[in-house]
Amino acid sequence: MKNKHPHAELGMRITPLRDGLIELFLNNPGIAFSESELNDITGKSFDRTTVYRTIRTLLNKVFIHKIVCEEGVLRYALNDKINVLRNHPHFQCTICGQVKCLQDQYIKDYPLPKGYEVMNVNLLIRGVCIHCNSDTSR
Amino acid sequence: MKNKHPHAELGMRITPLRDGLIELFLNNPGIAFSESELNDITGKSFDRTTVYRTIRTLLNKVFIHKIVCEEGVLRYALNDKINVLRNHPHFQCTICGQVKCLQDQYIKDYPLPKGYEVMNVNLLIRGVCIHCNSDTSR
DNA sequence: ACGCTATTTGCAACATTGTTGCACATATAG
DNA sequence: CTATATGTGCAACAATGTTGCAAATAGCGT
Repeated sequence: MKNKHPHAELGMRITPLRDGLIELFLNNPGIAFSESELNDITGKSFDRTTVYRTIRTLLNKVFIHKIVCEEGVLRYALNDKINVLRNHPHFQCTICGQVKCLQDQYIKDYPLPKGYEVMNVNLLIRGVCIHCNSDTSR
Repeated sequence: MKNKHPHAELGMRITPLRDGLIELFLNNPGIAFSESELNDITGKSFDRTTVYRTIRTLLNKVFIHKIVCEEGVLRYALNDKINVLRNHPHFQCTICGQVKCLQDQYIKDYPLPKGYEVMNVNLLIRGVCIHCNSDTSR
């Protein structure tokens, strides 16, 4: 049985935007994009609503994960299939703004007061990335 | 030399809203409030702009610190004078929404790729708090 | 106790992020 | 190729946060 479409296994209709975003995430593993960044990259040729809904669909399919960034912008990055269930920290450069998954690490446990229960953890490390650090023109 | 006002040492004019918010933060150490929560608590008797500007002033005075919460809402909590410089994790209950400082803990170090530099870290643990865990009526 | 002035406030307008309802368009099963 | 379940675009909306400017006021010196 041959796949009709390279992404058919995701179990949803493949439309131009979905195809474009899936390709983008696959080509940029470990890089997180916000809705407005995705919108820019796709040449603003799709309605913002559709981008948001596509993001939600890809989240529901566990194809991407959500990162809460500084100043309350949400970003999304490809899931590492090996470690989908394991939370990893994220790094955001305060100069260029890029957000990366630190996929080779896991978020350590923090003891909670008695009676408290953990469900999920969001760890954002902010600083300067290697590109901005070595860019003397800035 | 006697203080003219209990909060005069912060080095700013004390106005009704500032006084109210300072009292609120002092009376609720380790609890984080968003602008809309602060606005509700003060009976919505102040302009939102003024609340935002007061928050900014208190941040600049290093009297409170900022927490980036789920879905991109910013919250603010009193600084622990002993550990102002040390980052601590925060806990948010997914049921009642309350955000607490885990001030008895510190955020562990995470090794970054070569050339990367840390400036600050935001760790939000989400789960169920003791009150919501033991509230069987929910 | 009072006036002066730098600081604060309230208002209006705006930007950005994100959501929902509904009519129209289209991907894909048969 | 067609039918229809699914997806898209548009319009409207909600929430959060910012800026500019004129009016109000905290708190200084007198």
